Amino acid sequence: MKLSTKGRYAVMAMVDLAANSEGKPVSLAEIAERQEISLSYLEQLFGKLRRGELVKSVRGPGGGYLLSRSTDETRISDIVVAVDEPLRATRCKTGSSVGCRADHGRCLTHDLWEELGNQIHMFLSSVSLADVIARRVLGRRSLVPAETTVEAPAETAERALA
Amino acid sequence: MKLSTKGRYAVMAMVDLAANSEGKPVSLAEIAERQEISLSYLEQLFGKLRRGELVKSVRGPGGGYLLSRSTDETRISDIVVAVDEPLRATRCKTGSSVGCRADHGRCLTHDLWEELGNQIHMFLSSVSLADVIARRVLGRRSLVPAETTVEAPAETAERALA
DNA sequence: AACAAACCCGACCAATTTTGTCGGGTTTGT
DNA sequence: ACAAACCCGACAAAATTGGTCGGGTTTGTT
Repeated sequence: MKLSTKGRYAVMAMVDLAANSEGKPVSLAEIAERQEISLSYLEQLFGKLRRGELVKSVRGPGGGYLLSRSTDETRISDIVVAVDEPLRATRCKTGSSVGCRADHGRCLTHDLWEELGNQIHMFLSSVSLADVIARRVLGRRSLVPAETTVEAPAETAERALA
Repeated sequence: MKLSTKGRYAVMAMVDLAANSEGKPVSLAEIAERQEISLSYLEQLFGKLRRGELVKSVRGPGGGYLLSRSTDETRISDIVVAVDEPLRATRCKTGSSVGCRADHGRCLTHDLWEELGNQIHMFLSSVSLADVIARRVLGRRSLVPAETTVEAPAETAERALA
């Protein structure tokens, strides 16, 4: 689960598309102007989104892009996955925790990054385009249930949000 | 909550330090060799970690670095925050949701990235150096409680982990 | 049929960020 | 005195990002 600015641009564009399409195709030129993203860059992004089957293209005059699925059914994680390359997590090249010599000291952190990736993916899967447009995103509670927070010190809690 | 490879290097180094120090200072040269990170780069990182009061330095021969707090009390988020710059979330420069014209279409996504940052921070706050060393990281459950997953489609669930 | 609006695509490139290197310090145990 | 280690600012190579450019191709309209 890589998360670069490219993924964020793609999400911005998809939110714009979702918010401004009313059954009709939306041209990239419109999105480019509203979101201040260059047309050519958008073309690259929508190429990937189309191949990821998140949008359909309509060619010719009056054409543009349409969502493949409804705003409810289009999750943010799908968008990010479609445009961002997979991500090589740490230095262990295999990606599947094999081949990264666990006891060599190195890669004690492997599990950490893997789990972080899972957490990010879970969060972004839980948010749909409809949620973003309706602003139902902020303040979702509890990434980790309290009882699993094994040894987190309460004393330093105020520093957490600094 | 920015998360670059720099942050990951810092965490690797801190895990190495925590795992190999037995009350005695650990030199950067040792860490550099074990983790295959350049000495000079480590010096930069530990400069920030020291200023963030996560480690103490001991100068002179036999010197090196010590954890300021115990492995239980040192949270991963502290490390990342110490070495990574704050992060400008999208394009809204203020960072505090003011000044990013909410209705202008742009920045509908602002809340999303902000909340994602919160989620990442919460997760990394819930993990201590001790957790990483003891490998108590993988499989922490449920980033978002099921009942708040408002409109996530069950039908596409298998794609989530692809 | 001609035209133009839009998508499509690969190659290239400039700016930025990341990940360092280098060359000098300074402090302190032996 | 010496050397082990930290300390620090300036600089530079490499990778990534965020594009540009120059061509297509498809298709509605006239």
